[in-house]
Amino acid sequence: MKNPQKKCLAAGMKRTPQRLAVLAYLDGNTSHPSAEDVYRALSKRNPTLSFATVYNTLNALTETGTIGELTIDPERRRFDPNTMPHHHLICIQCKKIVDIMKDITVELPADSAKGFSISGSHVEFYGYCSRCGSKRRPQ
Amino acid sequence: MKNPQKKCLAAGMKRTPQRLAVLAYLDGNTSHPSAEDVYRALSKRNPTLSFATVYNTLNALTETGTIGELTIDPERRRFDPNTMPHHHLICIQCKKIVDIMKDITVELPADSAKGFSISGSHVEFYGYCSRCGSKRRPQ
DNA sequence: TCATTAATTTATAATAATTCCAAAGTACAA
DNA sequence: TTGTACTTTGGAATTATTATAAATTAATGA
Repeated sequence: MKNPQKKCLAAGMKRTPQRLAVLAYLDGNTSHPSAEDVYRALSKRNPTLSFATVYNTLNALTETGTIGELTIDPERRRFDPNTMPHHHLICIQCKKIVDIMKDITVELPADSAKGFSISGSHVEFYGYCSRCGSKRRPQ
Repeated sequence: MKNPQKKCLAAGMKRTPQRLAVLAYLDGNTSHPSAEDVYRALSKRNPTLSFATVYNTLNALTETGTIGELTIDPERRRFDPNTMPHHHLICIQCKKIVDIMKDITVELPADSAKGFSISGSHVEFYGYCSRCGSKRRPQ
């Protein structure tokens, strides 16, 4: 697991305090934060940090494949430092997104490919997380 | 397959020409249109139709479960009249989304549920559609 | 170490998707 | 046929994101 400094260099980007802060915040983070989440977390210690810089950095990191982008939340983009292919659990109620790092076999049914050449797949499981499930009215 | 009139009533909504037009446009439509797609298609014949009405209608239909909403496109919401659970093929290049109506078995790996009670799943296959695939440089 | 330069940051304006609002219009139950 | 609650409408408001242009800074090499 590369550190922020190396990730920045590997992505062909200059190492700036802002970028290193974003990378440090994302490192090992499994909360799938939005740009605003990142901004809010960092602007405490870095009061001059600009929203635009957060977006610039997240976009640059996404384009170079250093981090991933999720399209699970219809409201906003979310980012994921975990670039290993993996799957997700999504709580229907609180919208929490949890990683599934295990491999899942998904067979594309014969004659469903419609001419596509498939390079990957992503599974989303929907349901209630333990917290929301136990709050619901029984049955 | 219910007609627009019945769908409107079943959703507990008054039957207005605008709503019936939206439902008629969506009926059997597999293009996963955005609100703007719907608006553009209908405003030709219905020049006074308002964007707000399209959103109102799509939101109401979504909330009552009469239609579905996709979170596949990071730019905008897309709607799907097909409420049967199904999966999707997505072209990495042209972003085309194609339905897979066949059943796919996806096993949630043991000890990955993290306390969730799963109620459904959705598989996205990524790759190049036939058109985009054949345009790419060979190899 | 220092100067040069191209990349980066920043604040702000601009854009795009979606929602809100209040007034005018309409479906439908009685 | 009418009353009323629900809808539609256009425009303003909001939210997420991108563009802009001036000021700053990281990296390079002398």
